[in-house]
Amino acid sequence: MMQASATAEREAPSARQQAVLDVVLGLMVEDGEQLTMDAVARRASCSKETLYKWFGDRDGLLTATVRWQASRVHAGHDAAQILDGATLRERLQDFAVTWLEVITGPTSVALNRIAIAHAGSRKSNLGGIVLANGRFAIGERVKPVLEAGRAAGLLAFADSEATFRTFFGLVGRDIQIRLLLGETLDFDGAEIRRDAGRAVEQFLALYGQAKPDPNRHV
Amino acid sequence: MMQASATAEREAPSARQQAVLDVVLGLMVEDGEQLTMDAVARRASCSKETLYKWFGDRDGLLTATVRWQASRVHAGHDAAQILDGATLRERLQDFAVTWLEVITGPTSVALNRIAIAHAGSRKSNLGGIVLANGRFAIGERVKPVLEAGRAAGLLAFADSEATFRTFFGLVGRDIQIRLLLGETLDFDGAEIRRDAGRAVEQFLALYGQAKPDPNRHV
DNA sequence: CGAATAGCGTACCGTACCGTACGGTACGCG
DNA sequence: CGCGTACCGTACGGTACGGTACGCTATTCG
Repeated sequence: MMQASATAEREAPSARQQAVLDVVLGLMVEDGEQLTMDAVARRASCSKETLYKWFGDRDGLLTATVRWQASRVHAGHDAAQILDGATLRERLQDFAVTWLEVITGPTSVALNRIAIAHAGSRKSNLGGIVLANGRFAIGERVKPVLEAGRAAGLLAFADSEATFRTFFGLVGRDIQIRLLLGETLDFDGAEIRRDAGRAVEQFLALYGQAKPDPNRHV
Repeated sequence: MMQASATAEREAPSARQQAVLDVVLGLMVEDGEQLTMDAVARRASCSKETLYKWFGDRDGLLTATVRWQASRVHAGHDAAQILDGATLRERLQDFAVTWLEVITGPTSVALNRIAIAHAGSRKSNLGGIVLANGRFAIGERVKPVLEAGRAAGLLAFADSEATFRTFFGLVGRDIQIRLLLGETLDFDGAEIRRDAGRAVEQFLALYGQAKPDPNRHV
């Protein structure tokens, strides 16, 4: 009872606990159906009693897993420097590629499926956590770049939130919903880069002010 | 055993069966968790045995429900006439409004949640049905309009599928994923129309050739 | 009118799974 | 050495739910 649940206390999970959470992620990816406490305990070589001691209940385990995965994605939050047209395009391209790589990954698909299924009922919003660490986290990282671009006279827009949402739509299009609904689109890195490039060009066509490089492959 | 399952045979459901399917939809919207065969039978005032006779099993009932809802959405498939700029814009606006109204509706959200949760396992792809009647159905209706616009010299693009996907992204942006993950965005008709208008303007800015009416409310 | 059929209500079965209890083991510490 | 702690493995209780069986009623049809 000292250690209590890593979920409620929001402490960082221990190495052993992280191993358990990775097992949960693995089971999610394999087959979301067989994600049972017995299966987790068996695969993780730990007892169910320990699972309940650490995570409280099934929802606690799922929540901890979502947080754990989210904590991995948060990478560099590099400060906004002075932008010229080329670096702005490059930064946007990076965001688009990263985002597409994330949402097309099997872990993201499985995690979003679980969270969406859970969002139907009330208790313990996994959906909120996924949104906060996915859609909104990327938004908070992109908007400063957009604003720096505006400050440098490269972009013209009024509402950075609305502008980011357009960028989001141009990048993601129908990909996420199709994957979530079970279609098996396979993207290699090349296709993702091509897709991201198209989205960035279209975004700059809508919001760009100067055009330092008029190559259009739309 | 004469009548057999309305699902397997793909016959149109009888009026009584439609009432049952509407009950299922209602339960889905209310709370996806309590969607149990007992609850359906109780709410629909029919026996579970009848449910199993009509629909085979739980998946059959869900599949029939998805089909039933899909059959309602398929509205006018009006043939493409000659387009001028104003009617092209109007047609696109109509599609955007309709699509946004559908995906923001509680029925669509609940149905997509069920289908996505189901897509995790293999058996009985509700996801495929939802995709076919949602994303792909709207695509097959929009693409002829785009091609008619191109034939009239109003639009310029090479791949109508890719072009539609951009339109899809500009209209939907992050709305569907946020709703599926449990965020409560409430749209009134005015906001939907404004959103659709912005999407259409942006789409025409990317793909339009002539601009007969340069009012920009972006 | 009598038989058959469709369908309602309900009781029931089997199973899957969450959550708990309990015995056994390894390890640190006084 | 002996005690407490942490944990594994497993067995068990409780329950919810999918699916089936059966009795009863109403309607239809010969």
